[in-house]
Amino acid sequence: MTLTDRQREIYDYIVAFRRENGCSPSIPEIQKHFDIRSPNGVAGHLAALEAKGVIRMADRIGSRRIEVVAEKQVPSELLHALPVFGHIPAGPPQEFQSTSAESTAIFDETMLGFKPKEGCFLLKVRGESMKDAGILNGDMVVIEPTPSPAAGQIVAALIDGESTLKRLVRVKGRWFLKAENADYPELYPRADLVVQGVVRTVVRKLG
Amino acid sequence: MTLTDRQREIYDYIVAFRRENGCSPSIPEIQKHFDIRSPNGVAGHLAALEAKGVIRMADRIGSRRIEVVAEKQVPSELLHALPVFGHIPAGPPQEFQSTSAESTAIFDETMLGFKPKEGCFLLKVRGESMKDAGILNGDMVVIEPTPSPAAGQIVAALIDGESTLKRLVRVKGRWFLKAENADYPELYPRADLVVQGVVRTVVRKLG
DNA sequence: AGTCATAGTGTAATTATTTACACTTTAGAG
DNA sequence: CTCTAAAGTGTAAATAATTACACTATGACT
Repeated sequence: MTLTDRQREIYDYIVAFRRENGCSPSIPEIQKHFDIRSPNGVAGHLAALEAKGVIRMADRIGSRRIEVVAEKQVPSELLHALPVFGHIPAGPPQEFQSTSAESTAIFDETMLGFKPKEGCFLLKVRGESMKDAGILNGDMVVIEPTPSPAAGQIVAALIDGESTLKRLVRVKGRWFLKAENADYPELYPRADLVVQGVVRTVVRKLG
Repeated sequence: MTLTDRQREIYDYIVAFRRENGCSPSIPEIQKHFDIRSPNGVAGHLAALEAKGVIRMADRIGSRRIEVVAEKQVPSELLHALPVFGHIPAGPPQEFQSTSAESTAIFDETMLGFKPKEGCFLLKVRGESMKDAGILNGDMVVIEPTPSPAAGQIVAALIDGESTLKRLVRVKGRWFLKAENADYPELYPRADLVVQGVVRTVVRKLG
Protein backbone atom coordinates (compact mmCIF):
# COMPACT_ATOMS: atom_id res chain seq x y z
CA MET A 1 0.00 0.00 0.00
CA THR A 2 1.55 3.28 -1.07
CA LEU A 3 1.38 6.66 0.59
CA THR A 4 -0.65 9.56 -0.72
CA ASP A 5 1.22 12.75 -1.67
CA ARG A 6 0.23 14.44 1.55
CA GLN A 7 1.14 11.42 3.64
CA ARG A 8 4.54 11.32 2.00
CA GLU A 9 5.09 15.02 2.76
CA ILE A 10 4.33 14.41 6.40
CA TYR A 11 6.42 11.26 6.50
CA ASP A 12 9.37 13.06 4.92
CA TYR A 13 9.04 15.85 7.44
CA ILE A 14 9.12 13.38 10.32
CA VAL A 15 12.20 11.66 8.91
CA ALA A 16 13.96 15.00 8.35
CA PHE A 17 13.01 16.26 11.79
CA ARG A 18 14.32 13.12 13.42
CA ARG A 19 17.59 13.37 11.53
CA GLU A 20 17.92 17.04 12.46
CA ASN A 21 16.83 16.82 16.09
CA GLY A 22 17.36 13.24 17.11
CA CYS A 23 13.74 12.90 18.16
CA SER A 24 10.31 12.98 16.59
CA PRO A 25 8.27 16.14 16.13
CA SER A 26 5.22 16.60 18.34
CA ILE A 27 1.78 16.93 16.79
CA PRO A 28 1.69 20.72 17.32
CA GLU A 29 5.06 21.02 15.59
CA ILE A 30 3.78 19.12 12.58
CA GLN A 31 0.67 21.33 12.64
CA LYS A 32 2.74 24.49 12.55
CA HIS A 33 4.98 23.29 9.77
CA PHE A 34 2.10 22.35 7.49
CA ASP A 35 -0.24 25.07 8.71
CA ILE A 36 -2.84 22.52 9.79
CA ARG A 37 -5.11 24.12 12.33
CA SER A 38 -6.33 21.07 14.18
CA PRO A 39 -4.30 18.40 15.97
CA ASN A 40 -6.76 15.93 14.56
CA GLY A 41 -5.67 16.78 11.05
CA VAL A 42 -2.21 15.52 11.94
CA ALA A 43 -3.51 12.61 14.02
CA GLY A 44 -5.37 11.30 10.99
CA HIS A 45 -2.17 11.26 8.96
CA LEU A 46 -0.26 9.55 11.74
CA ALA A 47 -2.95 6.89 12.00
CA ALA A 48 -2.78 6.34 8.23
CA LEU A 49 1.03 6.15 8.28
CA GLU A 50 0.90 3.69 11.14
CA ALA A 51 -1.77 1.58 9.41
CA LYS A 52 0.46 1.46 6.35
CA GLY A 53 3.32 0.30 8.52
CA VAL A 54 5.85 3.05 7.80
CA ILE A 55 5.80 4.53 11.29
CA ARG A 56 5.05 3.09 14.69
CA MET A 57 4.34 4.55 18.10
CA ALA A 58 6.94 3.77 20.76
CA ASP A 59 5.39 1.66 23.47
CA ARG A 60 5.80 3.98 26.39
CA ILE A 61 3.70 6.80 27.71
CA GLY A 62 4.53 10.43 26.98
CA SER A 63 5.37 12.69 24.12
CA ARG A 64 7.21 12.36 20.81
CA ARG A 65 6.63 8.67 20.38
CA ILE A 66 6.69 8.48 16.58
CA GLU A 67 9.27 5.99 15.31
CA VAL A 68 10.22 5.52 11.67
CA VAL A 69 10.16 1.84 10.85
CA ALA A 70 12.70 2.08 8.02
CA GLU A 71 15.20 3.83 10.24
CA LYS A 72 18.09 1.57 11.05
CA GLN A 73 18.88 1.73 14.71
CA VAL A 74 22.64 1.87 14.75
CA PRO A 75 24.28 1.36 18.13
CA SER A 76 26.45 4.41 17.69
CA GLU A 77 29.01 3.26 20.21
CA LEU A 78 30.04 0.67 17.61
CA LEU A 79 30.60 3.27 14.93
CA HIS A 80 33.81 5.22 14.74
CA ALA A 81 34.69 8.26 12.68
CA LEU A 82 38.25 8.22 11.39
CA PRO A 83 40.03 11.07 9.64
CA VAL A 84 41.28 10.32 6.14
CA PHE A 85 44.72 11.40 4.93
CA GLY A 86 46.18 11.18 1.47
CA HIS A 87 49.61 10.73 2.95
CA ILE A 88 51.10 10.42 6.43
CA PRO A 89 52.00 13.86 7.71
CA ALA A 90 55.46 14.10 9.18
CA GLY A 91 55.92 15.26 12.73
CA PRO A 92 54.74 14.08 16.10
CA PRO A 93 51.54 12.02 16.00
CA GLN A 94 49.52 14.52 18.03
CA GLU A 95 49.91 17.32 15.53
CA PHE A 96 47.87 15.86 12.73
CA GLN A 97 44.73 15.14 14.70
CA SER A 98 42.38 17.61 13.15
CA THR A 99 44.72 19.72 11.09
CA SER A 100 44.97 18.28 7.64
CA ALA A 101 42.30 15.61 7.44
CA GLU A 102 40.78 15.58 3.99
CA SER A 103 37.56 13.95 5.13
CA THR A 104 36.11 11.51 7.61
CA ALA A 105 34.90 7.96 7.18
CA ILE A 106 32.61 5.99 9.45
CA PHE A 107 33.65 2.48 10.42
CA ASP A 108 31.71 -0.29 12.03
CA GLU A 109 33.77 -1.76 14.84
CA THR A 110 33.12 -5.30 13.66
CA MET A 111 34.59 -4.43 10.26
CA LEU A 112 37.45 -2.51 11.80
CA GLY A 113 38.40 -5.50 13.94
CA PHE A 114 39.38 -3.46 16.98
CA LYS A 115 38.26 -0.52 19.10
CA PRO A 116 40.13 2.50 17.80
CA LYS A 117 41.73 4.85 20.28
CA GLU A 118 42.41 8.50 19.67
CA GLY A 119 44.97 8.96 16.94
CA CYS A 120 43.84 6.26 14.53
CA PHE A 121 43.42 7.40 10.97
CA LEU A 122 42.87 6.22 7.43
CA LEU A 123 45.61 6.45 4.87
CA LYS A 124 45.51 6.11 1.12
CA VAL A 125 48.24 3.73 0.02
CA ARG A 126 50.66 4.88 -2.66
CA GLY A 127 52.99 2.39 -4.26
CA GLU A 128 53.09 -1.36 -4.44
CA SER A 129 55.60 -2.01 -1.69
CA MET A 130 53.26 -4.45 0.08
CA LYS A 131 51.77 -6.02 -3.01
CA ASP A 132 52.61 -9.57 -1.95
CA ALA A 133 50.84 -8.98 1.35
CA GLY A 134 47.67 -8.10 -0.52
CA ILE A 135 47.92 -4.31 -0.13
CA LEU A 136 47.77 -2.55 -3.47
CA ASN A 137 48.23 0.99 -4.73
CA GLY A 138 45.10 3.00 -3.96
CA ASP A 139 43.91 0.85 -1.05
CA MET A 140 42.84 2.55 2.17
CA VAL A 141 44.45 1.32 5.37
CA VAL A 142 43.53 2.03 8.98
CA ILE A 143 46.66 2.99 10.92
CA GLU A 144 46.83 2.67 14.68
CA PRO A 145 49.68 4.57 16.29
CA THR A 146 51.52 2.09 18.49
CA PRO A 147 54.51 2.76 20.69
CA SER A 148 55.80 -0.79 20.39
CA PRO A 149 54.78 -2.67 17.24
CA ALA A 150 55.34 -6.41 17.23
CA ALA A 151 57.41 -8.42 14.78
CA GLY A 152 55.41 -9.48 11.74
CA GLN A 153 53.07 -6.48 11.79
CA ILE A 154 52.79 -4.19 8.82
CA VAL A 155 53.73 -0.65 9.81
CA ALA A 156 53.68 2.81 8.28
CA ALA A 157 57.17 4.28 8.50
CA LEU A 158 58.85 7.46 7.47
CA ILE A 159 61.79 6.54 5.25
CA ASP A 160 63.81 9.32 3.62
CA GLY A 161 61.08 11.82 4.40
CA GLU A 162 58.45 9.69 2.68
CA SER A 163 55.92 7.44 4.33
CA THR A 164 55.53 3.88 3.12
CA LEU A 165 54.21 0.58 4.37
CA LYS A 166 56.65 -2.15 5.33
CA ARG A 167 56.58 -5.31 7.38
CA LEU A 168 58.45 -5.18 10.67
CA VAL A 169 60.69 -8.24 10.99
CA ARG A 170 63.32 -9.42 13.40
CA VAL A 171 66.37 -11.20 12.02
CA LYS A 172 69.01 -12.50 14.44
CA GLY A 173 67.88 -10.19 17.18
CA ARG A 174 67.86 -7.06 14.99
CA TRP A 175 64.81 -5.18 13.69
CA PHE A 176 64.26 -4.52 9.99
CA LEU A 177 61.55 -3.16 7.75
CA LYS A 178 60.88 -5.27 4.72
CA ALA A 179 58.93 -4.50 1.56
CA GLU A 180 56.80 -7.39 0.33
CA ASN A 181 57.13 -7.12 -3.38
CA ALA A 182 59.44 -9.36 -5.39
CA ASP A 183 60.56 -6.27 -7.31
CA TYR A 184 61.74 -4.32 -4.23
CA PRO A 185 63.75 -6.67 -2.09
CA GLU A 186 65.07 -3.97 0.23
CA LEU A 187 65.59 -4.42 3.93
CA TYR A 188 65.84 -1.29 6.06
CA PRO A 189 67.38 -1.42 9.50
CA ARG A 190 64.84 -0.02 11.91
CA ALA A 191 67.36 2.11 13.80
CA ASP A 192 66.83 5.57 12.40
CA LEU A 193 63.27 5.13 11.22
CA VAL A 194 60.12 6.63 12.65
CA VAL A 195 57.35 4.04 12.82
CA GLN A 196 54.08 5.98 12.67
CA GLY A 197 51.76 3.11 13.45
CA VAL A 198 50.62 -0.35 12.48
CA VAL A 199 48.16 -1.29 9.77
CA ARG A 200 45.04 -2.77 11.35
CA THR A 201 42.57 -2.85 8.49
CA VAL A 202 42.74 -2.77 4.69
CA VAL A 203 39.91 -1.58 2.46
CA ARG A 204 39.85 -1.68 -1.33
CA LYS A 205 37.17 -0.35 -3.63
CA LEU A 206 36.86 -2.07 -6.99
CA GLY A 207 35.24 -0.71 -10.13
CA MET B 1 35.91 19.37 34.75
CA THR B 2 34.81 15.84 35.51
CA LEU B 3 31.39 14.53 36.40
CA THR B 4 30.41 13.40 39.88
CA ASP B 5 29.30 9.79 40.32
CA ARG B 6 25.66 10.79 40.41
CA GLN B 7 26.01 13.04 37.37
CA ARG B 8 27.64 10.22 35.46
CA GLU B 9 24.78 7.86 36.36
CA ILE B 10 22.27 10.35 35.02
CA TYR B 11 24.36 11.08 31.95
CA ASP B 12 24.69 7.36 31.21
CA TYR B 13 20.95 6.93 31.58
CA ILE B 14 20.30 9.73 29.11
CA VAL B 15 22.74 8.24 26.60
CA ALA B 16 21.22 4.77 27.02
CA PHE B 17 17.67 6.09 26.75
CA ARG B 18 18.51 7.98 23.59
CA ARG B 19 20.05 4.91 22.03
CA GLU B 20 17.06 2.79 23.02
CA ASN B 21 14.31 5.23 22.10
CA GLY B 22 15.85 7.61 19.61
CA CYS B 23 14.96 10.59 21.77
CA SER B 24 15.83 11.99 25.17
CA PRO B 25 14.02 11.07 28.36
CA SER B 26 11.76 13.71 29.92
CA ILE B 27 12.44 14.97 33.42
CA PRO B 28 9.65 12.85 34.96
CA GLU B 29 11.09 9.77 33.26
CA ILE B 30 14.51 10.44 34.77
CA GLN B 31 12.80 11.02 38.13
CA LYS B 32 11.06 7.67 37.98
CA HIS B 33 14.17 5.79 36.97
CA PHE B 34 16.28 7.18 39.80
CA ASP B 35 13.41 7.48 42.27
CA ILE B 36 13.96 11.21 42.66
CA ARG B 37 10.78 12.76 43.97
CA SER B 38 11.16 16.29 42.71
CA PRO B 39 11.59 17.49 39.14
CA ASN B 40 14.04 20.00 40.54
CA GLY B 41 16.32 17.20 41.70
CA VAL B 42 16.72 16.23 38.07
CA ALA B 43 16.81 19.80 36.80
CA GLY B 44 19.82 20.49 39.02
CA HIS B 45 21.71 17.60 37.46
CA LEU B 46 20.80 18.71 33.98
CA ALA B 47 22.03 22.22 34.72
CA ALA B 48 25.30 20.79 36.04
CA LEU B 49 25.72 18.53 33.02
CA GLU B 50 25.04 21.44 30.71
CA ALA B 51 27.47 23.70 32.59
CA LYS B 52 30.11 21.00 32.22
CA GLY B 53 29.40 20.90 28.51
CA VAL B 54 28.45 17.22 28.13
CA ILE B 55 24.84 17.86 27.25
CA ARG B 56 23.03 20.76 25.64
CA MET B 57 19.41 21.79 25.30
CA ALA B 58 18.06 21.84 21.75
CA ASP B 59 17.15 25.38 20.79
CA ARG B 60 13.49 24.94 20.21
CA ILE B 61 10.50 25.06 22.50
CA GLY B 62 8.88 21.92 23.80
CA SER B 63 9.75 18.65 25.46
CA ARG B 64 12.66 16.21 25.36
CA ARG B 65 15.27 18.73 24.34
CA ILE B 66 18.34 17.14 25.94
CA GLU B 67 21.10 16.55 23.41
CA VAL B 68 24.29 14.62 24.10
CA VAL B 69 27.25 16.62 22.87
CA ALA B 70 29.52 13.60 22.32
CA GLU B 71 26.92 11.89 20.16
CA LYS B 72 28.07 11.81 16.59
CA GLN B 73 25.32 12.81 14.26
CA VAL B 74 25.73 10.36 11.43
CA PRO B 75 23.83 11.13 8.27
CA SER B 76 22.22 7.73 8.32
CA GLU B 77 21.34 7.82 4.65
CA LEU B 78 25.07 7.31 3.98
CA LEU B 79 25.25 4.23 6.17
CA HIS B 80 24.22 0.85 4.88
CA ALA B 81 23.65 -2.36 6.76
CA LEU B 82 24.78 -5.44 4.87
CA PRO B 83 24.13 -9.04 5.86
CA VAL B 84 27.22 -11.16 6.43
CA PHE B 85 27.50 -14.70 5.10
CA GLY B 86 30.20 -17.26 5.74
CA HIS B 87 29.61 -18.69 2.31
CA ILE B 88 27.44 -17.91 -0.69
CA PRO B 89 24.15 -19.75 -0.37
CA ALA B 90 23.12 -21.57 -3.50
CA GLY B 91 19.80 -20.83 -5.13
CA PRO B 92 18.11 -17.75 -6.50
CA PRO B 93 19.46 -14.47 -5.12
CA GLN B 94 16.15 -13.46 -3.53
CA GLU B 95 16.04 -16.45 -1.24
CA PHE B 96 18.95 -15.54 0.98
CA GLN B 97 17.89 -12.03 1.84
CA SER B 98 17.15 -12.44 5.50
CA THR B 99 17.25 -16.17 5.89
CA SER B 100 20.72 -17.24 6.79
CA ALA B 101 22.65 -14.06 7.52
CA GLU B 102 25.04 -14.65 10.38
CA SER B 103 25.21 -10.99 11.30
CA THR B 104 25.07 -7.50 9.92
CA ALA B 105 27.79 -4.95 9.30
CA ILE B 106 27.43 -1.22 8.82
CA PHE B 107 29.22 0.40 5.92
CA ASP B 108 29.89 4.01 5.17
CA GLU B 109 29.04 4.70 1.56
CA THR B 110 32.34 6.47 0.95
CA MET B 111 34.22 3.38 2.08
CA LEU B 112 31.94 1.08 0.16
CA GLY B 113 32.56 3.01 -3.04
CA PHE B 114 29.02 2.69 -4.34
CA LYS B 115 25.39 2.89 -3.26
CA PRO B 116 24.31 -0.67 -2.48
CA LYS B 117 21.01 -1.88 -3.83
CA GLU B 118 18.92 -4.59 -2.27
CA GLY B 119 20.68 -7.93 -2.47
CA CYS B 120 24.21 -6.80 -1.67
CA PHE B 121 25.95 -8.79 1.02
CA LEU B 122 29.27 -9.44 2.70
CA LEU B 123 31.07 -12.70 2.17
CA LYS B 124 33.97 -14.23 4.03
CA VAL B 125 36.58 -15.39 1.54
CA ARG B 126 37.80 -18.97 1.74
CA GLY B 127 40.83 -20.03 -0.23
CA GLU B 128 43.60 -18.17 -1.98
CA SER B 129 42.23 -18.27 -5.51
CA MET B 130 42.54 -14.47 -5.93
CA LYS B 131 45.77 -14.06 -3.99
CA ASP B 132 47.55 -12.26 -6.82
CA ALA B 133 44.67 -9.77 -7.00
CA GLY B 134 45.22 -8.91 -3.35
CA ILE B 135 42.30 -10.93 -1.96
CA LEU B 136 43.42 -13.35 0.72
CA ASN B 137 41.88 -16.16 2.72
CA GLY B 138 39.74 -14.67 5.50
CA ASP B 139 39.11 -11.32 3.81
CA MET B 140 35.57 -9.95 3.71
CA VAL B 141 34.25 -8.91 0.30
CA VAL B 142 31.12 -6.95 -0.57
CA ILE B 143 29.25 -8.72 -3.34
CA GLU B 144 26.80 -6.90 -5.57
CA PRO B 145 24.49 -9.17 -7.55
CA THR B 146 24.77 -8.09 -11.17
CA PRO B 147 22.89 -9.50 -14.12
CA SER B 148 25.67 -8.65 -16.58
CA PRO B 149 29.15 -8.42 -15.10
CA ALA B 150 31.83 -6.81 -17.25
CA ALA B 151 35.10 -8.35 -18.41
CA GLY B 152 37.88 -7.78 -15.90
CA GLN B 153 35.61 -7.74 -12.85
CA ILE B 154 36.12 -10.16 -10.01
CA VAL B 155 32.99 -12.25 -9.52
CA ALA B 156 31.64 -14.76 -7.05
CA ALA B 157 30.65 -17.90 -8.95
CA LEU B 158 29.22 -21.29 -8.13
CA ILE B 159 31.63 -23.89 -9.47
CA ASP B 160 30.95 -27.57 -8.73
CA GLY B 161 28.51 -26.60 -6.01
CA GLU B 162 31.08 -24.45 -4.28
CA SER B 163 31.33 -20.69 -4.40
CA THR B 164 34.65 -19.09 -5.18
CA LEU B 165 36.00 -15.82 -6.45
CA LYS B 166 37.37 -15.61 -9.98
CA ARG B 167 38.13 -12.89 -12.47
CA LEU B 168 35.80 -12.74 -15.45
CA VAL B 169 37.84 -12.53 -18.66
CA ARG B 170 37.12 -12.60 -22.32
CA VAL B 171 39.51 -14.46 -24.61
CA LYS B 172 38.87 -14.47 -28.35
CA GLY B 173 35.23 -13.64 -27.90
CA ARG B 174 34.60 -16.32 -25.27
CA TRP B 175 34.00 -15.79 -21.53
CA PHE B 176 36.15 -17.49 -18.94
CA LEU B 177 36.64 -17.37 -15.21
CA LYS B 178 40.24 -17.20 -14.15
CA ALA B 179 41.86 -17.73 -10.77
CA GLU B 180 44.62 -15.27 -9.96
CA ASN B 181 47.08 -17.40 -8.14
CA ALA B 182 50.21 -18.77 -9.80
CA ASP B 183 49.49 -22.12 -8.14
CA TYR B 184 46.00 -22.54 -9.65
CA PRO B 185 46.25 -21.69 -13.33
CA GLU B 186 42.75 -22.93 -14.17
CA LEU B 187 40.45 -21.31 -16.68
CA TYR B 188 36.75 -22.16 -16.47
CA PRO B 189 34.50 -21.55 -19.43
CA ARG B 190 31.65 -19.38 -18.20
CA ALA B 191 28.97 -21.35 -19.98
CA ASP B 192 27.48 -23.50 -17.27
CA LEU B 193 28.46 -21.34 -14.31
CA VAL B 194 26.21 -19.27 -12.11
CA VAL B 195 27.73 -15.88 -11.45
CA GLN B 196 26.30 -14.69 -8.13
CA GLY B 197 27.64 -11.17 -8.24
CA VAL B 198 30.69 -8.98 -8.56
CA VAL B 199 33.14 -8.01 -5.84
CA ARG B 200 32.88 -4.29 -5.14
CA THR B 201 34.85 -3.87 -1.93
CA VAL B 202 37.50 -5.84 -0.05
CA VAL B 203 38.11 -5.57 3.70
CA ARG B 204 40.87 -7.25 5.65
CA LYS B 205 41.44 -7.18 9.38
CA LEU B 206 45.03 -7.62 10.52
CA GLY B 207 46.22 -8.71 13.96
C1' DA C 1 32.44 28.16 62.38
C1' DG C 2 31.19 29.61 57.89
C1' DT C 3 30.82 28.81 52.96
C1' DC C 4 30.10 26.30 48.96
C1' DA C 5 28.91 22.49 45.84
C1' DT C 6 26.09 18.52 45.46
C1' DA C 7 21.91 16.40 45.82
C1' DG C 8 17.97 16.60 46.99
C1' DT C 9 12.13 17.56 48.89
C1' DG C 10 7.77 19.79 47.95
C1' DT C 11 4.63 22.70 45.63
C1' DA C 12 2.64 25.41 42.06
C1' DA C 13 2.07 27.62 37.79
C1' DT C 14 2.52 27.35 33.06
C1' DT C 15 3.05 25.41 28.81
C1' DA C 16 3.14 21.32 25.65
C1' DT C 17 1.20 17.28 24.04
C1' DT C 18 -1.96 13.71 23.36
C1' DT C 19 -6.48 11.99 22.83
C1' DA C 20 -11.32 12.07 21.97
C1' DC C 21 -15.39 13.46 19.66
C1' DA C 22 -18.52 15.87 16.39
C1' DC C 23 -18.56 17.68 12.11
C1' DT C 24 -17.04 19.54 6.98
C1' DT C 25 -15.16 19.53 2.25
C1' DT C 26 -13.52 17.55 -1.89
C1' DA C 27 -12.56 14.30 -5.39
C1' DG C 28 -12.85 9.87 -7.34
C1' DA C 29 -15.30 5.15 -7.96
C1' DG C 30 -19.27 2.46 -8.77
C1' DC D 1 -26.13 10.29 -7.69
C1' DT D 2 -24.38 8.09 -3.63
C1' DC D 3 -20.65 6.33 -1.08
C1' DT D 4 -16.15 6.38 0.61
C1' DA D 5 -11.29 7.80 1.50
C1' DA D 6 -8.50 11.60 2.32
C1' DA D 7 -7.78 15.71 4.50
C1' DG D 8 -9.23 18.60 7.08
C1' DT D 9 -11.82 22.44 11.17
C1' DG D 10 -12.92 23.26 15.92
C1' DT D 11 -13.21 22.32 20.68
C1' DA D 12 -12.42 20.24 25.04
C1' DA D 13 -10.49 17.30 28.47
C1' DA D 14 -6.81 14.87 30.25
C1' DT D 15 -2.16 14.06 30.71
C1' DA D 16 2.85 15.11 30.31
C1' DA D 17 6.64 18.19 30.73
C1' DT D 18 9.03 22.32 31.85
C1' DT D 19 10.11 26.01 34.83
C1' DA D 20 10.30 28.57 38.99
C1' DC D 21 10.74 29.26 43.82
C1' DA D 22 11.52 28.23 48.73
C1' DC D 23 13.67 25.23 51.48
C1' DT D 24 16.76 20.97 53.59
C1' DA D 25 20.82 17.86 54.40
C1' DT D 26 25.52 16.51 53.92
C1' DG D 27 30.36 16.63 53.34
C1' DA D 28 34.56 19.03 51.84
C1' DC D 29 37.39 23.04 52.24
C1' DT D 30 39.19 27.31 54.60
